[in-house]
Amino acid sequence: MSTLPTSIKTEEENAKIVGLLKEKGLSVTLPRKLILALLIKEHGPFSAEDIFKKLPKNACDQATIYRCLNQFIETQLVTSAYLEKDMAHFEFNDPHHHHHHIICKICKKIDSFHDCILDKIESTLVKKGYKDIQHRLEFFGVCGSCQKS
Amino acid sequence: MSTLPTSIKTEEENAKIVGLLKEKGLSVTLPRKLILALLIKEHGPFSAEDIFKKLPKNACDQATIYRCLNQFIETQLVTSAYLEKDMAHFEFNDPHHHHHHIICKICKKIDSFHDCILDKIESTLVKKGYKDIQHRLEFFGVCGSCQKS
DNA sequence: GTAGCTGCAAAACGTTTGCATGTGA
DNA sequence: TCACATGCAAACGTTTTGCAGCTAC
Repeated sequence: MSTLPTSIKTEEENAKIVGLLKEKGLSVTLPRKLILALLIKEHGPFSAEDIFKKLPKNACDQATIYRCLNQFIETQLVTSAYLEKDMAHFEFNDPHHHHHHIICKICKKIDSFHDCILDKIESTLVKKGYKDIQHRLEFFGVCGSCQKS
Repeated sequence: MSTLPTSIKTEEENAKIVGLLKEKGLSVTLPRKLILALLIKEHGPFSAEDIFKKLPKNACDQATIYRCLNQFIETQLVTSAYLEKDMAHFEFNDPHHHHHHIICKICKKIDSFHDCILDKIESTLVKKGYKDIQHRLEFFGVCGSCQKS
């Protein structure tokens, strides 16, 4: 259908994105659809600038990207992490693919892994009285190829 | 001894701090001693601004604080974390008191806990070829008192 | 003596905000 | 229609940097 932006290819994909936005009570606008579609399809982590560059030219303003991302974080559609100093990275929060990152201290290449044995700690925190608990776990190291150089 | 700054009270403490700096190959200057002494004694996590305010008036410049902290991070004397958006928090890296944080999403109160069951994950990463591995683990939740209000 | 640290001021950076306009429901 | 989202530009707060002078070793 011609009203679909080029980066949303199928009606099925479009319906999924619209559904996610409505589910969270967010109104459906083109910038939101484009940003969410990108995060679902390419699955970062991406900085706000990465997202801006990956979207079609003039698709939307940087300020809009930040505003949308903040809403997506509030509604838990996306997660953020500080992998490099002073710059957030964003990722679609897919509950079926919970994972964590390891970033090479030298080349900054980001890898991910799915081990997650933090349930024990979470239950300790529940006993302490905390509710609505989330965590962020990042590893830093020097990758194999950087050790050679 | 009169050459000691007021916030470093004993020769013993002074010797410890000088020892840590020399061990890491950093030259011993007054700003570095004051910052490190503060981080050891008060044990944060503190933002750069917190540190600036806690030091004696005109003890050192903000730029110097950032420069020192970055060197302390490189030499692993301190660790940093992004607990609130866009602002780093710093802490003395005491290997005998490895711990993690939980911050309340509402009042921002920071609590800490000592469970650390991440050795399994680290060994997975070692098998993948990574060296010099560190991790950062933070929890976010709503604390007991914020649930009431 | 010299490498490297400091203070100061200015800049850089990612991010947020105010306001007028435009769009979704 | 009307609340809300957007683009633009300007501001914000944290962090970094250039440079001249100073300090540790």
